Amino acid sequence: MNKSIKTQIKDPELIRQKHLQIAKIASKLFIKKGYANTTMREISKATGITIGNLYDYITKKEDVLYLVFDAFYSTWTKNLDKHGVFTIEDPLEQLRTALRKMLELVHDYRDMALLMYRESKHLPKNILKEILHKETGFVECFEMILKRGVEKKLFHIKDPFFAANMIAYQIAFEALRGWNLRRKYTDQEIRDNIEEIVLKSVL
Amino acid sequence: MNKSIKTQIKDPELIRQKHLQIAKIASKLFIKKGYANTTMREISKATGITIGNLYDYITKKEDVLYLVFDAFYSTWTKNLDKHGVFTIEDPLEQLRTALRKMLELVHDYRDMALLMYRESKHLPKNILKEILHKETGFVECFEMILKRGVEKKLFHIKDPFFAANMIAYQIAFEALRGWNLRRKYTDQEIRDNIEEIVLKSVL
Amino acid sequence: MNKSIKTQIKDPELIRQKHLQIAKIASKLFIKKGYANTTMREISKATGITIGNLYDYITKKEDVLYLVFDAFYSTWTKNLDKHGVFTIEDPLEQLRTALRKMLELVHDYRDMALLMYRESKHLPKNILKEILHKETGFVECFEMILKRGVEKKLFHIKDPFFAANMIAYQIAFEALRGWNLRRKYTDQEIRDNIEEIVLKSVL
Amino acid sequence: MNKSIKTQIKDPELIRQKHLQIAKIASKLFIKKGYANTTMREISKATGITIGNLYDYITKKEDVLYLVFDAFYSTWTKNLDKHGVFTIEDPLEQLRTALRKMLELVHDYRDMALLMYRESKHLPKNILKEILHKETGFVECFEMILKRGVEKKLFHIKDPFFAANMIAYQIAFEALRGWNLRRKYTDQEIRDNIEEIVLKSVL
DNA sequence: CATGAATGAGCTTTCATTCAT
DNA sequence: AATGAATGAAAGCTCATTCAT
Repeated sequence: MNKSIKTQIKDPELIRQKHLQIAKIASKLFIKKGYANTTMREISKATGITIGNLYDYITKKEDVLYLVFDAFYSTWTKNLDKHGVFTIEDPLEQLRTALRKMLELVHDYRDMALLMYRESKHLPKNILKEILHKETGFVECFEMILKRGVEKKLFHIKDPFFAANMIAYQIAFEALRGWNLRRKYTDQEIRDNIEEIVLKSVL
Repeated sequence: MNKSIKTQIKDPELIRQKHLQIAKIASKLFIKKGYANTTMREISKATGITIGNLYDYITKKEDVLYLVFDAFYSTWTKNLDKHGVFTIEDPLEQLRTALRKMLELVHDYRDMALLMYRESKHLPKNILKEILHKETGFVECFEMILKRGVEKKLFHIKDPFFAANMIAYQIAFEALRGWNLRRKYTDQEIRDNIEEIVLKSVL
Repeated sequence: MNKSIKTQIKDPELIRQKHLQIAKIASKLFIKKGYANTTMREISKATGITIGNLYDYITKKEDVLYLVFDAFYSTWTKNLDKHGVFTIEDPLEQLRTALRKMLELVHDYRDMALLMYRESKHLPKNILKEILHKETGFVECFEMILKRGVEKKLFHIKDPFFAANMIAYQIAFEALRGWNLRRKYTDQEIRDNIEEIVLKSVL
Repeated sequence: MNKSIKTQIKDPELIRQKHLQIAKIASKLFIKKGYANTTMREISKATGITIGNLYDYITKKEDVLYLVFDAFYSTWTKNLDKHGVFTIEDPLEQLRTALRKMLELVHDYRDMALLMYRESKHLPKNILKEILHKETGFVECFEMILKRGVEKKLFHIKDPFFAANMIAYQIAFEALRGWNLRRKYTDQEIRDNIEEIVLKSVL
């Protein structure tokens, strides 16, 4: 259950379930048509939840966008945790593994990543901050890996924080600029290239 | 005068002037409120052009977005040409100069750059292609510089085309992710850092 | 309920009722001001249905015109059926009865008849065909009567189909040209005259 | 020059010429798209008269409709006069000739005839009366022929005025109801049929 | 007389949101 | 909790008409 959203419903489990259902379906609609061009009626029809009932689980349309973003981050985070990135000793190997995993994730969720870049302005400031804060987690993860590599004199970078931010950004390359690459490269080639460029920039 | 847009007005100079005026003002509104949340009435009021007259210069709302994008590219291109990047002999020096100039430009127009990332989906496919094509020009510019550097054995990169795309992307870093950096770094520091990372990745 | 019109409303009975309500009120407005000069706001105000709710029962303004025409034909047809024209044995008596009944109906609904002549061009082609098809029914009815009369050597006409069309047209005389007669004749005189002329033309 | 319309222009010959030009072109547009859906801009473009100048020759859009109707009546009247209907001695022959001529005219101008039925409501009452008055002339013409035929005991009709009105109406049959006949009959057959029916009804 | 840019009221239509049942 | 009819502000856009040049 998401406490940021006021509901008319009491049963927390029901809220959790419906929120997830709404998020899943709405994200598809938003990706396809954009946030502004998706109507509440469409979300109602696609979820099978009547419009009035829909508004028992949310307060405003932007709540749906928040639900979508939130659900995405949960999936994303869960996916990352599944892999034992944090147990790898060698920083280079650790970075390489983290990179590969993230690139795969970005590839799988490239539409969602693009959606977040495009539609995040529709969220109110405080909610947006909450979302961005979650994102900071990934950057910190890379920052830690980089710092360890610097300490062990494996990586040669001046500013691990800045570099981590840049790496997080580069990882999203495919999602944001893939349209200019996909006619020349396979998806795997794109990811290999990014991996190589990033690794080179830290060694 | 922009020939992509059908007009009720006959005087080409008047069209050119009003199109520019509309683009300048509308871009501010779009940056502030987003394309979908800016109304034609607001554009009318802000430009001082009555709503009916406004529609003498455009056909649909999306034409305004196109005008904004188009005007931005003109400014951008004009700014680039002013500097003799193409006459520099040494590839490294050339790349460094091009980078610096571009980073400054992105900084000056970071809101516009962000706008283009966010709102380009509102343009019809054929217009979007026209815009993206213009963008390809910058990438090619970097590709050429890289190729010369590779030939002279100054740069060590496997794929100049891919690298050029990545560099163009990295240049936009500040516009898209600056919010996470600006509380720790000055604008100049951000640009210096990017410059350093990019240069390192080609040497 | 009219299945030709797409609706946001689910309750068929409600649709039927509101469609009828809209048709009744809108026909008055259309007769008074014409289709093009009647606004949806006026229809909304006159029916007491808020504009948004109005659009839950229709899709476009032309749907209202269709509703008007459709409701008119239902009334018209119902009125015709009520009278046992089809059970009369003698063709002359049958024709006379049919004529009188139709002339009375045209008189009662002369404004609507005129409206249909004037505004049918606002309907899309396929809907117009549907309307015209219904009209063909009346002509066929007269054609059958004439054919029986010809077989029994009571009527002397060369072409029953053509004659039936002409009779159907003559019946509408009062609606379309009554303005030139009503200052000289009573309504009853007009109808008697038409009846006489038509009967004479078949004998 | 038409004195019913106020103009900014002094030269009467110029007014006459432009009015004719406007009427000719506008009638085509009105026939094609209807009065309400034809814009002043379209009339301006089609005539080659700039919009401002157009309004020097008329005051309101409905003036154009009046010009169209007026020009049509002039043509119509002129066409009728050309034929020596009034010099024929035998009433039956006279009626037959008049009928044939009128049916041909209606055929040639069936679109205009339909236009007048459909769009005359857009004229203000007093102008409409003026138009209708002109029409009365034709009816009177038939009334006279009928009266002479009745006097000579050639025609057997009770009410020449009413009959004349009905005949005038029947003549317009093709224009108003031709769509239901033209797939079965040639234009000539339609006219022959009408002629026969009308003649039969007076003998 | 001619030009065409400018005006702005008013049109149809959409859609987030509410609320009686 | 669920239903879906109802609300009405507001959007994009049109077009008859005016008026400065």
